[in-house]
Amino acid sequence: MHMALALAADLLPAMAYRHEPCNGGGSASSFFGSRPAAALFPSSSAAFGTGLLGPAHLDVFECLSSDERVPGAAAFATPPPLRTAAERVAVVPDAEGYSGHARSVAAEEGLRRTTDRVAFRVRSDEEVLDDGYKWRKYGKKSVKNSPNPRNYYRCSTESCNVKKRVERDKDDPSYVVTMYEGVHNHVSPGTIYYAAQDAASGRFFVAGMHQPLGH
DNA sequence: CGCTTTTGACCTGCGC
DNA sequence: GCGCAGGTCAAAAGCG
Repeated sequence: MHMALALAADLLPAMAYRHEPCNGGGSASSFFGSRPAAALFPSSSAAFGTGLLGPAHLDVFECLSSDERVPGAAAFATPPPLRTAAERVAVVPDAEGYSGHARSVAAEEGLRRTTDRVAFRVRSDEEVLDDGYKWRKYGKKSVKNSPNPRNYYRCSTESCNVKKRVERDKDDPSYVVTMYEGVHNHVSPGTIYYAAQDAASGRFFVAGMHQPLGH
């Protein structure tokens, strides 16, 4: 797969596992701005520098954390926990699209949520991005108002309840829309590999990413 | 043989 | 109450 995609997809699950709250949301720049990508993923800084992971390729629609409360930040910085499914529909990217309107409406209504969710989209030819974790597909559903089916994945690790939904953007099929829900309660296999490899080369990083591709 | 994918059925919540 | 849509289950098939 494309290296840039692997790098981009790595960022969010890694943050989820590290329980890193992210401020704002709504754009890739604001998302990465909360914590420089190069700081989290030293080896990926080159990719960012060349624009491979720029906003044109990666859009973060939502950056949610149940324990994040940052007054004055962007619309989704201080999302109160959702109480009903209907409330979730208002702010969670779905068949109605990932419009800023939906986000602003949710913000105006002061909706609350209870789970860690991150939604973003990446321009990709491939449906499933390699994010370092092992996923098992458990469902597929056609979505109203969208020609593209939505795929449901669950983390293969026992006792880990993290899920993700993947679908192609109905407006631009060249984009893959991914939503992560939940927090991994384990380290990704790729993270372990990455740390070990860098330690061997004299550089050690606590947070890492998937196994570097051999080509 | 074990794990993953597929896919139709089922469940649940919401709007009318 | 009913229909619709989204999400999940689970059995069968596929694959390495």
